[in-house]
Amino acid sequence: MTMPKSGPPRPTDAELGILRVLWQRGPSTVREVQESLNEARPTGYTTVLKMLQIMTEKGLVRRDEQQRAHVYQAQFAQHQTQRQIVGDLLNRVFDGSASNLLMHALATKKGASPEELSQIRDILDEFERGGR
Amino acid sequence: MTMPKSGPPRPTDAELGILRVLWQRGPSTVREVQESLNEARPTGYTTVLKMLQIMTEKGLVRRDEQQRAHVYQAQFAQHQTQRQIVGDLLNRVFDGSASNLLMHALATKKGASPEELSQIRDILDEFERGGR
DNA sequence: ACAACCCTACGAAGATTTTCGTTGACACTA
DNA sequence: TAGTGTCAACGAAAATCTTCGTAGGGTTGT
Repeated sequence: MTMPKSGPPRPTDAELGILRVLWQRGPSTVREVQESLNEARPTGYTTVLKMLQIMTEKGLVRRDEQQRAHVYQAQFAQHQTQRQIVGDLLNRVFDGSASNLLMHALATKKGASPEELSQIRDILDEFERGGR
Repeated sequence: MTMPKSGPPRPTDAELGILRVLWQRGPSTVREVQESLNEARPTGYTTVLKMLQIMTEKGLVRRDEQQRAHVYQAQFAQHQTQRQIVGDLLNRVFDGSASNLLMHALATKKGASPEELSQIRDILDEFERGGR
């Protein structure tokens, strides 16, 4: 009998921005993350540093202190976090209805490509077949 | 030439809880919202009142002050807000890929019913047909 | 009129999130 | 070794979110 374990916290907006950089670049220094974020919106160096320190405490990233410039990487793969976030949203906003979720997702993309639609069908087929 | 108009802000967690009550009950007094919320988790009366006052300022709800007990209603229909939230998520978390979003949504629901799956297919059919 | 009750408004505390200035350590170079 | 630059750590301010105590005014019943 063990405690259910609460799992990692839902990343905040700023945290998600940093995670996206780490997922894209792989393990990175503060400087590298800051320069990447800075392209999209002006972001100070110590701001990013502080965020990464907090995210380390929260367990959202891991830190390698071997080098003087510490190297950070996301603790969880992108797909894991995506699943967690969408699962949370499904419950809080869509009462667990995936079809409802999809409907609204498509509604925001008026020009959804035929490729995307058939891709969705493939996902359904596979899901129906193998469970999994 | 008009400004693009930033639109309503994304509701916070607590705000969403209140909106869900308003969507379900229709126009309601503070007392009614509070009693409804209180069933799920203990929530003080003035807490709900304050939230509704703030949400009025933000434009998330409208207030009818005709009666002594003001009556609040959601400013936007549930589906509008759902669309807004999922559109935001699509951009911030899934790079605009609806298929990716759906895949993760289904993954969190291992026991998705056949009904739900066929419902999703219907949505795809309709979307493919009418554009729209 | 008085008490008991319900309502809004206001302010503020507490919690969380986001930003950044300052400091001291380390490294490289002239 | 003095000067210049980069780094982590820390603290704290600023912004936002959440909760609630208190005050003041209406309403109802006795």
